Amino acid sequence: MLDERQVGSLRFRLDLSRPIYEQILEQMSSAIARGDIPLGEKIPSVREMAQALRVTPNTVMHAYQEMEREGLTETRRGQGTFITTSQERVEQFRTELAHRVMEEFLQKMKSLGYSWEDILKYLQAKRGGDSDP
Amino acid sequence: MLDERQVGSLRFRLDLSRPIYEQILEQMSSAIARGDIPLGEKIPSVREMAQALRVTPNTVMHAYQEMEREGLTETRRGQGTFITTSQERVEQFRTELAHRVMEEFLQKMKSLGYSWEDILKYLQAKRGGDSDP
DNA sequence: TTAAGTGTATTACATGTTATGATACACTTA
DNA sequence: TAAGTGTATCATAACATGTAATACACTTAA
Repeated sequence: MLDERQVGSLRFRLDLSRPIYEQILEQMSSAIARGDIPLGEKIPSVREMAQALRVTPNTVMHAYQEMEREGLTETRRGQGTFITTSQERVEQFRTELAHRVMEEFLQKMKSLGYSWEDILKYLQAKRGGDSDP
Repeated sequence: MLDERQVGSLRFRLDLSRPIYEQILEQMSSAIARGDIPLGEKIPSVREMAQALRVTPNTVMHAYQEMEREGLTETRRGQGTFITTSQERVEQFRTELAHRVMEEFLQKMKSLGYSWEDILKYLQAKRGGDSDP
């Protein structure tokens, strides 16, 4: 249950500071959102994933069920769990999540007394030292 | 324990989704960071705050102790809890926190596949519709 | 000296979330 | 039929959080 575990083409970084199912959910959702997993692709079964991550199947199922609730996956009893084939849904999810992240960020900065000017200045200054993939 | 409670000049918004002591800590820390509470000021006693927020003194003390660990307050046994008189410490705290918030934000956006261009574009577009305090 | 108001510590208890482990059932495919 | 799927349930444990009550040490002011 330490740092990194590889499952197929997916790499997971798990720690004990937060719920495991939440970390699985986030990291798989992000992978789907940024297009790292092809649409319609079958993902590892609950048991397989559980064994690879050294967790209980229940924990993996918890994450899988959340993904299905989000419309990111389709589960077929007896067959497995598959990434949705709806490109539109994935893009919508990505946009909504980005929007939420953005709002949360701005709210926190404003609560610390930073203005729009400050935030943009800070970001552009920071960009100078970083790479731009 | 619902939404808003006023304590002196401070306004608190508490909900049950997250630890109460954490919300008290965050909201007081932000108030200090943005200069809403004068340096050296005495803040409400543990019991007073507990009564006002309808929480147990233990919960308030938990938050107060965290603030002292951060160097934001000084507690004097028998007298009360006071905001630090060190302007430098407050500014340092504000900067460090902003830096952490910024890094977390960028990491999340990058994990969703957004580039620097995207992020800056998104922010500047959003700024158009908002006010700039 | 006394009383009231501080921060602090301890103990016990209740609750909810998280995770595990085991088992069982329903469905699909080969 | 057998193996591999998702799914459900139950018991258990661990942990964080919050409440409640009590006690102690210190400071200040009456």
